[in-house]
Amino acid sequence: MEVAGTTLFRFLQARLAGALARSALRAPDARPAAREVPLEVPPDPAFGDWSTPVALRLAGRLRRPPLDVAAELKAALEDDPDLAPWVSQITVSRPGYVNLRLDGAALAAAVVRQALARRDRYGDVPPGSLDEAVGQGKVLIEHTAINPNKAAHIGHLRNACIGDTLARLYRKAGFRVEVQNYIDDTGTTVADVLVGLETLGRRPEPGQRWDYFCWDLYTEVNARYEQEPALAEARRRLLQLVEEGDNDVARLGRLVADRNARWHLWTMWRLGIFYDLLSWESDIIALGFWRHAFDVLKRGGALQFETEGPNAGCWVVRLGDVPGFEAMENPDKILVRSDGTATYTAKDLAYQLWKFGVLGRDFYYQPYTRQPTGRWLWSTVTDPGASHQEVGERGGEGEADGDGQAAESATGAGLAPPAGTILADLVEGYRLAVGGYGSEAQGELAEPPPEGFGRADRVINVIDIRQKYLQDVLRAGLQKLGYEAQARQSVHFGYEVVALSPQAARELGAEVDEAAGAVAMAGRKGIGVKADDLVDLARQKAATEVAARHPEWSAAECERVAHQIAVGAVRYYMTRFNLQTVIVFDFADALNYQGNTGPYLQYAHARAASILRKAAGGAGPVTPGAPVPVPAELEAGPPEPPAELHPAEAALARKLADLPEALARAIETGSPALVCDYAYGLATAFTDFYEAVPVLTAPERVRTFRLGLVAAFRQSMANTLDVLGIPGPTVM
RNA sequence: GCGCCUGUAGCUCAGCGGAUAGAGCACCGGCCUCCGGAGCCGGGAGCGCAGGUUCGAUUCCUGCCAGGCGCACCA
Repeated sequence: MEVAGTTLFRFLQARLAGALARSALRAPDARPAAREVPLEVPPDPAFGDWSTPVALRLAGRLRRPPLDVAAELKAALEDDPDLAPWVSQITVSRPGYVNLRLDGAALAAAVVRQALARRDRYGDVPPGSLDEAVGQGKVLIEHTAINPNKAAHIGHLRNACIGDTLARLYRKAGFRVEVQNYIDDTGTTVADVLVGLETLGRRPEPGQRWDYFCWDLYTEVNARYEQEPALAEARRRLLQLVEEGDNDVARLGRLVADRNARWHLWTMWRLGIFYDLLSWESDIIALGFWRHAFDVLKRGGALQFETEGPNAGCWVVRLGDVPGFEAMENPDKILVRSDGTATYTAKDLAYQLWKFGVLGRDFYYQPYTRQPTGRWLWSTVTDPGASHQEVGERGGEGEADGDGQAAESATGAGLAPPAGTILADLVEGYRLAVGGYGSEAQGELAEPPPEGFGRADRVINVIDIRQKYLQDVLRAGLQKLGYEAQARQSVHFGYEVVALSPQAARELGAEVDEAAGAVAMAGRKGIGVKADDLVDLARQKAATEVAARHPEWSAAECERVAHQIAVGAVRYYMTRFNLQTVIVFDFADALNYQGNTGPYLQYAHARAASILRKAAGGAGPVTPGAPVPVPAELEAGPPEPPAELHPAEAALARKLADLPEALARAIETGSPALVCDYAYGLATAFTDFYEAVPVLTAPERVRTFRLGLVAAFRQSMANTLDVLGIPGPTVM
């Protein structure tokens, strides 16, 4: 709930700070800033709804007994006319707490009114609730960024789920958000696949997915390098051809990357994850971003040519004087090798400069494909007049001319490659992908964003913590260049990896030590859980369950709901852990639909929807996807709460009121997992309410009030799930 | 060797310097002709070790022990 332009929590903090400043307590050093006032939920509801130990902290400084300080704070709060409408009772307890009891009826009335009036905007982070200016500026988020040489696995899934929820959070706070998916399509990443295709002559089985085929091929080739030196030699030769360009091998390399990138998109689209721009590393190279950055860096004095020492002959950025680097043996980072070639870090630095719009160079852009949402996904390209007619070239199989037909061909449906070929299989996959998501795509024209791509005020790179050093170098590099503001706004959104539980590893056929706690995934060995395999398993399990519960549904209806539940299970599992926690992946945990899981949240939502349907007079069969009606008695106006609330009603209303605060805190602390926490607490509050009091059979006035709570809950739950990218089924 | 992160219930995880450290899973026992049993209620068990700061430490600091990850002219 929003009070006085901020969240309820921050409003209470501000009133507390004000009371401290006004009261007889006001010593100069006893005036905490509003955001510094400690405010917590007491362990026992008998103490009230909120409680602050601030008097305890100030007592020492004021050299007065804590209970006296608390009593004076209580008196000052009771004189606050702004607080009066919300607080019914203020008490002081034991060592020196001041407890606030909220006026449950007033709170419930306000929260229901707001939720029903604002609908899908309820819970948006109010301006003035974050330290930084809410909604000011553009945030560029890079996530997913899977090497386009094999299928996505569950580690990539964690990245995408975190990144996507982050993007949704920033949108809720009113920021302009641009999501980029970086694709490292340079020769080396696809070289192993090329060895398999060219040297070993491998081809996919009929019907086999391209990215799955590459997964196996990558494993096979890597396993054979040791025994067969000729293969390593072949790799070098193919790599050279790729780097020379303008030959069949180079074209095949591009095709391999493009096909995999498209499958990665399918994987993510299934989960409701979408992008604004694909940025290709090969374009960064081809457009000379690094050459340009090199000049900028040299002119800015950030780059040194070493004539002696271990880095002799290289261009480096010296970081010895940067905090965090001093202790290192060799803190300087090489950007240009002694043979004159640029390192990965160099390209990344150029790209980072571009993201902030300070490189002085830009890509060219072209629509790549239309996403199931109807929004176009754009791609960087190197040529202003690029015409991508060649099959397998980026930008789609047809010339993207901005109408719906281009969307069809870009996703493959407009093509008819020879049956049984690699491409035929890929195209079929795309048709299924786009048809299967159930989007309500509008015939939107492909128009680039009016302000252009990049030029961000803040850049967030979602990359696992193993890349911390590189990200630190990036920030330090910006600083060395004099881009202080950009350095501060360069955020490495790091998170721990996904490992396999010993049991999961064994199920995948890996040999596991008896004592092993977790097993790292290993792409080269093919040990890992493919993202789509997990989603498929989740979907199958849900489908069985749904079919048993709804024998009257068509296969398509069952599939639709099963898909929603699968997304709920997988995304919740991937988002609910703290960033610094290694996810020890276990099939049983990820596919559990009971307790603290996505489907539990969805179930609470479906139950609420069911009550609303019945209240609106709905009878007969219920089909998935039908909108939830608003009961007529709620349309008359905001329901009036009874004088005394049931504890379960009060608890639910409070939880509903917390939504904007939960989202604000998730942004502030950079913790998508907090959204999961909140969602689970919200769901249990509703379930408690559901168990404790009847709605439909309650006396009329109470019934209307409770229906208001149910409707407000349904809306809040849907909005919360939306931040997590989880669908809110109305039946399941 | 240096740096960063993590040690909380049998397992997987929460925990904002504050009151009786919370969930889920697993296990055991219950749930009324009642709005959906993917639910609800009840049960047991825990802060790696040792110091320190503080009125108060799972939380902050130091040391030790254990685990993970970094420390490229790889990407």
